[in-house]
Amino acid sequence: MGTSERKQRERDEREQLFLDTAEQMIASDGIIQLQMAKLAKACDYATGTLYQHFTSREDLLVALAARHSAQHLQMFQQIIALPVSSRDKMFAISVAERDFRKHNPTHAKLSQYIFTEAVWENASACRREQVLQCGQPIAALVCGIVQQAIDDGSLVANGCSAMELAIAPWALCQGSHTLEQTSGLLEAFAVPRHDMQQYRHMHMLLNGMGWQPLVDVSDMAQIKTRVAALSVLLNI
Amino acid sequence: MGTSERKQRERDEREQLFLDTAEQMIASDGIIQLQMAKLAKACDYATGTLYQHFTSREDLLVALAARHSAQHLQMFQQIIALPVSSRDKMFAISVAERDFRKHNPTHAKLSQYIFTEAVWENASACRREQVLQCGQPIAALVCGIVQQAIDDGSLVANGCSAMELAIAPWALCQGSHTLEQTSGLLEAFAVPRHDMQQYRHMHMLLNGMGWQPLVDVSDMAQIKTRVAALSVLLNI
DNA sequence: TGCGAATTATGAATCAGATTCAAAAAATGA
DNA sequence: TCATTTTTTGAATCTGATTCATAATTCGCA
Repeated sequence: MGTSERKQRERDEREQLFLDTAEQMIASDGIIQLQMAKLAKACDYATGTLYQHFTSREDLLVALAARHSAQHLQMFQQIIALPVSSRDKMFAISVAERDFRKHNPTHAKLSQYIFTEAVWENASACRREQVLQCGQPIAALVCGIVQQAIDDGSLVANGCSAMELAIAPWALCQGSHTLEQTSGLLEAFAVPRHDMQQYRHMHMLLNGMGWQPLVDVSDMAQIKTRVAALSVLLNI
Repeated sequence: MGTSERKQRERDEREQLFLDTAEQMIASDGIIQLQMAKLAKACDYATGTLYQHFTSREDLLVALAARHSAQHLQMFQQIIALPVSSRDKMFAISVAERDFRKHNPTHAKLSQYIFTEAVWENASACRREQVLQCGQPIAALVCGIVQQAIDDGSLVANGCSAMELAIAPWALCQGSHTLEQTSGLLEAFAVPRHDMQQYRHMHMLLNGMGWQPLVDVSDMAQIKTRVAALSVLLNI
C-alpha cells in the first residue's frame, strides 16, 4: 500500500543520512573515532534508532563499503563503453581504480579494514552478502573485458578461464594499493612514490600475459600520454 | 652488571611467553577473542604486568607481527644462497611466501590486520618501528636479487632502480594473498582456488619485466615441476 | 642478617563506548 | 476517539581495555 511505501522510503533516506554522516565523520576524524552514540546524535536520532539499521558498528562500516562499491561499479561501467582496445580497457580499470582511491581516501581505508576478521565477522550476514553482491558485477565486467580480448584474438587463454586471467591484474592492482597505503612502509624503504611506476608494472604484467598490442615499458612518456588520454575519456 | 643482565633476560623471556601464549590463543580462537586479562591469567601474571610489556592490546598484536617478520627474514635468507638463477630466486620468494602463509595462518591474518588504521595508530611508535625494521632487510634482500639480475644481464633496468622493479612482484604477491584471504571473495565469484594459478601469474609478470630466462606460461607442468624443485631446495 | 629505599607485580576499580531494552511516543485503523 | 501495534528513545547494562593505589619483592648497604 501507499503508506508503507512512503515509510520504507523514509527509512531508506534515514539510512543514507546515517551513512553520509558516518562518512563525513570518518573523513574528518578517522575510522576509530567513529562512535555510534555520537553518530546518532549528529543525525538527531537516538542511539537505538541507529541500531535499527545496523546490527553493530562493524555492520555500519560494511554497509558504507557496500555503498562505495556501487559507485565503483558505476565508474567501471563507463569503461566498457570506451572506444578503445580491450587492453586499454583493462589498463583503464587500473587508472580508474587509482583515481577512485585518490578521491575517496575513506573508501581506500575501509576496503582494507572491513575484510579484517575483526570487522567482517561482526557484520551481519546480509551486509556481507551486500558487499560481495556489489563486487559481482564488477568482477563480471572485468571478466567481460578479458573475454572480449580472448574473442578478438588479442589475448591467448591457454586453457585459462577469463576469470582466472582477470585475477592477475586484479591482484597486482590490489597489491600496489595495499603497499602504497600501508603507513610508512614505502617511506621506510625509501621507495619513490611515483604514480607512473604502478602503471608501468601493470603494463609489464599485461605484456607478460601476451595481451596485444604490447606496450613498450621503457617508454614512460608514452605510458604517461596514454594515462592522460584515458583520464580525459573518463573525465577524471 | 651481572644481576641486571639476568633480570633483563627474565623480562625478555616473559615477553616471549606472553607472545607465545597470545599466538596460541589467536590460533585457536581468533584475533578478536584475544583478551588482555585472559592472556595475562593464562600466563599466570596480573593484567598490569602484561601492560608493562605492551602499551596496549594493539601494541601486543604489532609485536607479534614483528616477531613473525623475523622468521620471515630467516626464510628468505635461505633463498639468496640457493644455487639457482636470479629469476628462480625471485620466483622462490613467492613460493616461500605462500608456504609461510599456509603454515602461519595467524601471521597471514595479523599482517593484514596490524596495518589497519585502527591497530597501527594504537601501537607504540617503537613497536611500529620494530615491524618496519624487520621489513627492511627483507626488502634489501629482494632488491639484492633484482640487482643481481640487472648485473648479470638477465634483467634490463630501463632506468628503474632495483627497488622500483622489486615492487612489482612484491605487489603481485601481496595482492594475490589479499584476494585469497578475503573471506568469501573468490568463492563468491566462483574463482577456482588453484595454487598454481598464482605462480603462473607471477611468471607472466616476470616475463613481462623481461626477466631472463623467460618461462613458457602455457606449460603448467613445467611450472609445477619447478615449484616442486624449489620446494625441495627450501625443504618445505 | 636486618633495614629502609627503590623497583615491580597485583588485581580491583575505573573508564570508554557498544549494545540493549523497558518505557514513552507515534502511527494505525476500527 | 481509543485500543492496538509499531517505532523511537536514551538511560541502564555490559564488556573488556586500561590504570593505579597498594602489596610484595629486590636491592644496597651497614
